Amino acid sequence: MPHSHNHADCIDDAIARAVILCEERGVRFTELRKKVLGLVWGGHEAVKAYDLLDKLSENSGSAKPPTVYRALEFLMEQGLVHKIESLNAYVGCPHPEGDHVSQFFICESCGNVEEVNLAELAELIYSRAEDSGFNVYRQTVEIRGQCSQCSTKAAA
Amino acid sequence: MPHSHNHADCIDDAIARAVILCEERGVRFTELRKKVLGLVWGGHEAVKAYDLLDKLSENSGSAKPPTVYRALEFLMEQGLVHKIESLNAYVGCPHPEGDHVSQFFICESCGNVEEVNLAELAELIYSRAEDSGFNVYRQTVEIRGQCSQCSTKAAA
DNA sequence: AATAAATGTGTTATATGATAACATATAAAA
DNA sequence: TTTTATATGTTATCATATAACACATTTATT
Repeated sequence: MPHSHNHADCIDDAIARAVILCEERGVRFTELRKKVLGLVWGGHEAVKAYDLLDKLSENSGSAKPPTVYRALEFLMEQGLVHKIESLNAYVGCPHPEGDHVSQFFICESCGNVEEVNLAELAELIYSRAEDSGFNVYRQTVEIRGQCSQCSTKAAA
Repeated sequence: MPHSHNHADCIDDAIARAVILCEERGVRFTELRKKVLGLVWGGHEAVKAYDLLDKLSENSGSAKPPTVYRALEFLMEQGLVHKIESLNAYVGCPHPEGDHVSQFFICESCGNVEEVNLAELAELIYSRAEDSGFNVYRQTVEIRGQCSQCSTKAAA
């Protein structure tokens, strides 16, 4: 959703859901983790760890790498954040409840990252893997290109 | 193919094809590039840039990072090598002739990387992208798990 | 063949991404 | 309230990758 929208709502929503989810799971959603999740949700683009670090430092003195990496590790374990491998960057998960296999559409013009969950695609991978006896632990599917908004803009 | 095979043949074959291909394309397959391609083909595992660097240095004094990164850049441009994003590592392409969309099965036990070309999967991605007006430039599909050989071994 | 232009390689320095190891603080359990 | 576990701070370092400039080699032009 690169569309115009009140993004503050996205952040608030993501945090609110994370609070509930962590409580349900009995894991600690500390202030630091909350802050980092908020920063990851600063937009719908993937965010670099060191950019998070800079933003953290703006408020609270000078944060060091492990601070942000540990927070990201936690957030990823909880499925609240995904890593985009081809960008070395991190993006908030819009539906962190429960396991799911995701794919990412990454616009190289606006940087927007859209997470989708194409069960059909995941299943195709599983079935092809099974054909050759390969046991799938996880899939990384990252699709680079230009989103429709940017294509439209470029054409105009 | 993690099977037992005469791997020297794999290397020789990869180099021979690269020679032809580069000649056809009028690009220069220099000694350095040839050596790096050979090293990437040292096995069917993905190889780290700095490991290539170490191996290069064994022979020819001490090579520096740009040496290997530039060679890799060339090899990737020519489709002779692919980067595995989720490993920050590089693997030889078994069929560098012409464009193709690849997927990679990566065994976390033996490190083997198998490149496959599932047209069906690529098409599914294209068609889903098209549905939302997303223009695909390229796909990164990396499947992590355990290959059949390693599963069998583990069960024994 | 001699020169110019383009391309490739060597080298230094530095940017960027991530983790190990140990100290300290805070929260949860006993 | 002591113990134990978990989280954070801090220093140092490792791992991955590129920028910038010098030099060498190859290819094209005269």
